[in-house]
Amino acid sequence: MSLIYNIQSSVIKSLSSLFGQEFTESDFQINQTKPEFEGDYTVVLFSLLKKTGKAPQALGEELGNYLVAEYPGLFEKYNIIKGFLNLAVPDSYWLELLNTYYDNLSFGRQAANGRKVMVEYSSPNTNKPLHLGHLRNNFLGWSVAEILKAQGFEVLKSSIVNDRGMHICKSMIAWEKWGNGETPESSGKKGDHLVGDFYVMFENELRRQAAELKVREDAGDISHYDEAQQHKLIELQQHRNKLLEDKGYSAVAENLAQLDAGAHKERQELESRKEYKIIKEKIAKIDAEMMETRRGATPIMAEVKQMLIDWEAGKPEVIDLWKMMNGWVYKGMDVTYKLIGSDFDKTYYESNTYLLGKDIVQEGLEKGIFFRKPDSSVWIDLTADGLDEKLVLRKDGTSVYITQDIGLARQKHDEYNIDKSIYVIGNEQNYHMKVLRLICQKLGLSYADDIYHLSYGMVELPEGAKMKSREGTVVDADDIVAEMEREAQAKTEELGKVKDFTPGELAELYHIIGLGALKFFLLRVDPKNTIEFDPTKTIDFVGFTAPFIQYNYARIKSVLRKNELQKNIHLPLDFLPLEKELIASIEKYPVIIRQASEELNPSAIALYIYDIAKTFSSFFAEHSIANAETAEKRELRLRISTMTANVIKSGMRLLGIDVPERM
RNA sequence: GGCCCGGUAGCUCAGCUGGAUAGAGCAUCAGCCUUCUAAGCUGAGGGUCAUUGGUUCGAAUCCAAUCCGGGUCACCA
Repeated sequence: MSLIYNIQSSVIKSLSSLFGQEFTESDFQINQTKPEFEGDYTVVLFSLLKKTGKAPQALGEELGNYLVAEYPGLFEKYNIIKGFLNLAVPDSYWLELLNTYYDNLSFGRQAANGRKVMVEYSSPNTNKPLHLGHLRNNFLGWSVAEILKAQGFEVLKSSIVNDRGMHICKSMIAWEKWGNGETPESSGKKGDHLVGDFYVMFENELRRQAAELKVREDAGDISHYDEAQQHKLIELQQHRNKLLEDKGYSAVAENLAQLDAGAHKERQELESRKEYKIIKEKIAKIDAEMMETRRGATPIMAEVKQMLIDWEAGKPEVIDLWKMMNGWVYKGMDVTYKLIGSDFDKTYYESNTYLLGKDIVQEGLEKGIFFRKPDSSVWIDLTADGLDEKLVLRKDGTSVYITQDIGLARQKHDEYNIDKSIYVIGNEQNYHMKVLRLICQKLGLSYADDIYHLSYGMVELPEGAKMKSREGTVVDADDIVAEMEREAQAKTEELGKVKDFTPGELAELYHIIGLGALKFFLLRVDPKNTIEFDPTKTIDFVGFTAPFIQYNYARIKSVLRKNELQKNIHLPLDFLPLEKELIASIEKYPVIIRQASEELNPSAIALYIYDIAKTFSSFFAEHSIANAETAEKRELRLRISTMTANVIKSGMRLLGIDVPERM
């Protein structure tokens, strides 16, 4: 059991016997003692004053004396400063820990707890290659799965491949029109990139056609729209006109129009007026909606819709094309997955699951949880829960996204009897996942409460710009990994420490360092927060980074290669501050794993491992290991170093990051 | 507009189940390689923890309001 839990339970027992009442861990707080005070852990006494009826000093004395007397293995001495009881753990405790675990590579990992978890992550679309945002998802999902394994869970990694729908049909149409039979082989392009290129081509043509419709529309020709589209456009236009007439807007707009081109300052001042800004945003939204309507009315979109119908009907040439292009994508993505170290125990394909859930909707209808509207579409009313009405079945009886999600949730449960189902999905789908869970709960599905959305923030370009595949503003996954490897190479060559490596060893090293830096960059941040990535700046290799940690690992290994451990030496019973700090930090590793698994938060591991590496780095600079004052000190430091290296390696593995023996 | 998330050093982030003088990295400045790997170490400067009010012995942390930024409220996925 970890030290902090030992301390907690001994304090609870001591308080109970001293004061004859029940105490729990929520009655008081135990912190790490601040470095400026003597001691290792601190009991905060304030919260206990009322219950014990004591003054801080008296309570501290009484508790401190009792703890030292009753638990001499845990507490050596104590001091009280204001309301804080600082407890010092004897060096013998740290020494025993070190001797027990220093060479144990599974230190921190828990035995199997018999519970099963599924972690769904990655879940790519098959119309484009992976980008930096997908990498965050992949690294997160993989790491969370490993952390849960370390905490004793049985974990299944799964992925749902979105292999059918509008998006892939767009690439297919573009390939038919402009592909000239191009294949990955003939073009020398990776399959996923090739298909992605056609997706962009489609998007360009779609945009061109939509713009053309707008030109006609402006000229008064709206014959290309059906009745519903015409109606919608007219409505939007009226709304737009109304906004333009708003005083707050029109006044500013007029002033702006009168300004010279050079009047930047005045322009800025006017544009920053609140009422103007708000209306401008609203207009932009309406413009976007109008353009979306036009896009839906283009001839090329009609082709996509027809292809989707043909696909569902199983039209052979469409199915063949679909299979061929998806095949290219899978092959390309497998290369990327291998490159970044993602793997899955179970892969679901949307083409197999998109019909799931309809039967559940039927059951829900019978139970009165869903209701049918006059047009025969099926809905659920979630307004009582602060949400909206949500469609679950279209009027033609076909399912929507959430329908198959309900079905897949059940399939996962039925197939694997999992205790918890974690979905690693971006925070843009918070609402959707909330609805999914709520619907399952309302349906009374036994596993509804086990659905957990691990929501993570977007990776954004500077100034909040979004990465959008169809606009080509993405940072490609393969590209960024290659660039990181190049950076690692440049830095390694500059330092010239591994000149004896073979080309193969060098390539491996560059991969370990480059990919490690990238993974750490994305995992060190709390999952729920947005990450800003500036493509014009390279990701750091110094400071709070994977290479820094890897470097310290390599330094330890270098020392250990030159200095053998001596098993029989009796270790000295006194530590220098940095020695003690290192052991005390290492001791917390199991607690950190537990915390990370409870929070599903790899950044807790990243922060912790960095902290260990940093402490080691100071220790390494301050004290010589090989030339320690005595043979006993040397052995002590070798064991501390060994254990540090093991924890670094183990912790980095939980993040999916390798550590090199030399760099 | 409703709901959700965020606002901490010039920048990127920790700290948030309330506790001692708010921490790292980058950047800036000053030192440190004849000894185990300097991708390093030591030190310095840098903060109205968005604002205001409240709860408390004690608030970056909890509550309320406000301001700013983002997400979402699709018969897309």
